[in-house]
Amino acid sequence: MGKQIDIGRVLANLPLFQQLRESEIVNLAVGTRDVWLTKGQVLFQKGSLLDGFYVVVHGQIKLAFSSPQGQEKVVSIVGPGQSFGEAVMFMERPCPVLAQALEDTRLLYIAKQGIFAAIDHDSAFARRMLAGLSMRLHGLIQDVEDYSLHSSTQRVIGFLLQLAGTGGSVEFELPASKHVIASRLNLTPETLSRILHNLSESGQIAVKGRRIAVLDMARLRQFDDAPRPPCAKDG
Amino acid sequence: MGKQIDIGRVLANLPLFQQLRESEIVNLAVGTRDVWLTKGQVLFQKGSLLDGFYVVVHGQIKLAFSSPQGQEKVVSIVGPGQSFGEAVMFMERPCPVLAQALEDTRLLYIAKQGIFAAIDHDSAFARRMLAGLSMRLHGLIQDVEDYSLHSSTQRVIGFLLQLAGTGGSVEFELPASKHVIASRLNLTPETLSRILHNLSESGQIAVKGRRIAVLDMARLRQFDDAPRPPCAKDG
DNA sequence: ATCGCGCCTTGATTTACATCAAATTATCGA
DNA sequence: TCGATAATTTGATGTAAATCAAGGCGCGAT
Repeated sequence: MGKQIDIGRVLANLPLFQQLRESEIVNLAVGTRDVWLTKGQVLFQKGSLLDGFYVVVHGQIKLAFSSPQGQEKVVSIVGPGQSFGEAVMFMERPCPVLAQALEDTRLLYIAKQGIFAAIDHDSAFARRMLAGLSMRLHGLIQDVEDYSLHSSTQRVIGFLLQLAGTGGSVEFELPASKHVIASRLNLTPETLSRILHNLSESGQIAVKGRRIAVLDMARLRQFDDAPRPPCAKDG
Repeated sequence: MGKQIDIGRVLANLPLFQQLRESEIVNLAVGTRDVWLTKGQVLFQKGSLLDGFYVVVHGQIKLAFSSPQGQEKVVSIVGPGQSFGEAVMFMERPCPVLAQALEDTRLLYIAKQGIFAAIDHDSAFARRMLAGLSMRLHGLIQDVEDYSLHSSTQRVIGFLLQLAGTGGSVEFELPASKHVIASRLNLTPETLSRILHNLSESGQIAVKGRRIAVLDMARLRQFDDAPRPPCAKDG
């Protein structure tokens, strides 16, 4: 199946690696393993140590907290071209989350050694790595802001707008089951269902299963579920 | 006042820079500025671009979201020896938070250029920078876990244990006003007050103004505010 | 001292969201 | 196509924490 050749090609196409020299890519490829998971399979548990990081080729991985009582909270849904585990690799500490395949998934596991070599030989690569981690950090800060400052409806709207934005189109498919999406947004499935229902009723969106159409991006962006306080009182 | 000399010395003592060569330190010092803030002064607003990052020499800075409606949520309280702004610097995007002095504070502002030079010349430094950002990321993940999986009492306990732990002692002082602490923990001041009262009543801690004594670390760690479900019912 | 003013506490009430409990609707293998 | 199982919706009820509204108290200035 020519997997070896594939690995080099896939690596070279990742944004992070695009500017590396051929020799560097070969170096990385040596320490890279191909990983296939079936839907539901656990890649690693909370507490694992990682000697490298992962890139999704196709499929989908969820990263989630899992408490002993069985409650679970999805932190991130990782799709094709995206990576995860870098921070744990650099920190050399136990991983705080669980990684599990949401569907049949192919990953590349890239060993630390090749990455460190690339950092040593190419400081521009080091900078890209730093910028990458910084973006990740920014995303988490955004999440913290959402959780602590926005209502559940506002979080859902933000999420929908993000999906609509990246696709360019105003119609798109939810990237996972509503149960998973709800957890990602810190909601129960029941609450998510009710919110989508409300938005639908008030003519903001149209929902059909996992397919969602945003009818008016601008209006949705302004939508505010809180009762508007009067600007000034007479009297 | 010999500030120039001071700067090099302070830089050289930061964990991040400890292993840099003398020449590198000099290089950093050239692009470093001494910043003095009075209590309440705003260092930068949300949306700012940073061409470097900050290290606290003495005093305290709070990083917080600020919504137009004036609500504010403290993300982080940064003390002596700690740094902030690296991620924004590497990302080259607007800063998502506001930075404001909680007390009279002295900072060093370290220009991007010197950092980039250090990264170019010393890949071990680049790695330390990567590890540093990774730790920061880990901390945020921890916060997200706390906000979404733990009750307000559990968040307070976690915070107290962290303070008690770092100090070695079981008695310590809150690092800021209760108002700020409450915001950091995603609570209202009222709720924080009630929780401290409860913990105090149930003999877990003693509170006197900002001074708190943890009476039994182990017991506090196990303390759980949720009513314990019976393991089995007699039938 | 004692006045004034933030900081903190305390109590009463509200509310957004979770939880519990069915009913309904997809999905998929045989 | 059918039946089973999981996903989603819908309704009724519960609750943790916020909000609203007064007090008390510590502390620095006079």
